[in-house]
Amino acid sequence: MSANVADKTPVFDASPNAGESLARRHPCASCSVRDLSFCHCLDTEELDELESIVTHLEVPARAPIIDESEPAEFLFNVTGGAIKLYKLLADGRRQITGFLFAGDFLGIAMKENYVYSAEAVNKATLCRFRRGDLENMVDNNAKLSKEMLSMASNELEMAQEQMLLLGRKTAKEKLCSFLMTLSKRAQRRGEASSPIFVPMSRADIGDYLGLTTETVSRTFTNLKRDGVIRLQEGSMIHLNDMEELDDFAEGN
Amino acid sequence: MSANVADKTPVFDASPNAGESLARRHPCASCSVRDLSFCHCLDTEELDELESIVTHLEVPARAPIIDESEPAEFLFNVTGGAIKLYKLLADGRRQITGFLFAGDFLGIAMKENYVYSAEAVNKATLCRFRRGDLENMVDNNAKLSKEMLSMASNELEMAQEQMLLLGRKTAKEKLCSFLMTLSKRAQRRGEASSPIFVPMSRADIGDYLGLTTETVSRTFTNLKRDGVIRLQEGSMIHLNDMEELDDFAEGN
DNA sequence: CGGAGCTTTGATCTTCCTCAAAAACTGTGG
DNA sequence: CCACAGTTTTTGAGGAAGATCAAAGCTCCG
Repeated sequence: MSANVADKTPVFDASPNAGESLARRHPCASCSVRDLSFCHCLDTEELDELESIVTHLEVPARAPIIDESEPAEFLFNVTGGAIKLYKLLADGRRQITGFLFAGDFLGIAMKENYVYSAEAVNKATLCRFRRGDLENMVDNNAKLSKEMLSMASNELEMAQEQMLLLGRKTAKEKLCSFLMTLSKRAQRRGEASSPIFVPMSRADIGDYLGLTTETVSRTFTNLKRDGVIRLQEGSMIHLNDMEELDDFAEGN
Repeated sequence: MSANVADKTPVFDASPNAGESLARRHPCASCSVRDLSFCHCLDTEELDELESIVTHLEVPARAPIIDESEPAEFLFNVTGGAIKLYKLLADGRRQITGFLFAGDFLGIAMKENYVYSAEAVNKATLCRFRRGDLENMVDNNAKLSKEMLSMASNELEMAQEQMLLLGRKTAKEKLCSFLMTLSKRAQRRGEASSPIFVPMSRADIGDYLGLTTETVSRTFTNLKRDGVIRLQEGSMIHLNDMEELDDFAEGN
């Protein structure tokens, strides 16, 4: 039950390569997702400190990353791929509470033990920190502490939006909201807003939206039939009319 | 649309009485809910500072307190009564995202504009702060900043639990979870865990649990019939078997 | 090329919603 | 203290969205 990747030797670790190019010695400084990550607020010196406590990991699709109720030994920053966070009921019913992508932090609402589980959707890369190490750094760094509060605040806002979705939206509205959220996220990151990459399975989408796989599939079929979306190869989905989609998402 | 109590002259304001007893001059120091509130972490001097930016309000049942998408001018700390937070869809569907009680802080996930609305469930008392004032104080006070992060973290955990409830629990499980949550909260505050005070209407409970008023009522009736709960006068609900209730809540 | 795992589609069923009306409460004024 | 009007809660009947059960297509890899 504790055979987590978190426990294993990292597949990829930058530290053995230290002492060569600046990029090698300071991978954080040249990190491609730093401006999306909590560490964007740190200066060179602070990055050095961060680097001294980080381990870089690469995990395959479906790899478990943390398990609810296990001691919260590690926190993570996602640098590539997608991660799903979820909670389970005793009989196996699952609620995915969020998806994390490059730049997202994993471990904000953490006590002594993890309060949810996390698993890689596809191949993913992560920065791993010992909780104590990172907490220490946050305690002694006002910028970092402010950044954490800001992240928690954003997460909370997203969670409230998701509660509205789960409690009050129809299947169609849920799915349209989901697509719009992915699209807007891509846009914020400077990617195209329309063919969007949707790496998660129908089952994952269902467990995120409070629906079954079958209902997700049927609703996708309806949206295709009505010309709202077009499925493309490689898990890409083309959104034909963003404004229409947004209206559907908001129940108009 | 902006006829909020927040805009009006406070019904009750401690400042005019200043200059008399210590309790008057330092109401914060003698506040009965301080150890439940974010300000429990402040020393006497800091309390003075806090006091210089606070206004005390009393609002009647159903009074609107903040409105989603209005400029976020004020933040609040609840000192008495109950407050509901909610989001609306265009056609009036409502999702209550949380209830606040004495000691709870209102305004954690706040941007320039409010991201949800809030309204008093019953007569309530509040400490009101200008957002800028409080943010200033938080920025210059590590204890306060840490406290805010901790509160945000707790909120987030509760939100995730609520997502599990909304997405994956049955009506009976939802209602039992709701009662258990209220009971545990009361217990944490040193109150009895069993006859619990449930001031909100069936409609409010429904909008919190993603159900209709009728389903809430029917489910209450079933729980009464099965001897799980007993409704008492004054909105009190007696929980006959906490363990059984908890099992129902978790889907066992 | 083959097979395991997704996804889609179909048929049927269940839970919860909707609409409607009666019953119980709440507060107010006489 | 009681009567009454408005509101909230409860109960009932019927309906609909989405779940469940089942099976057929697809995909993607090895």
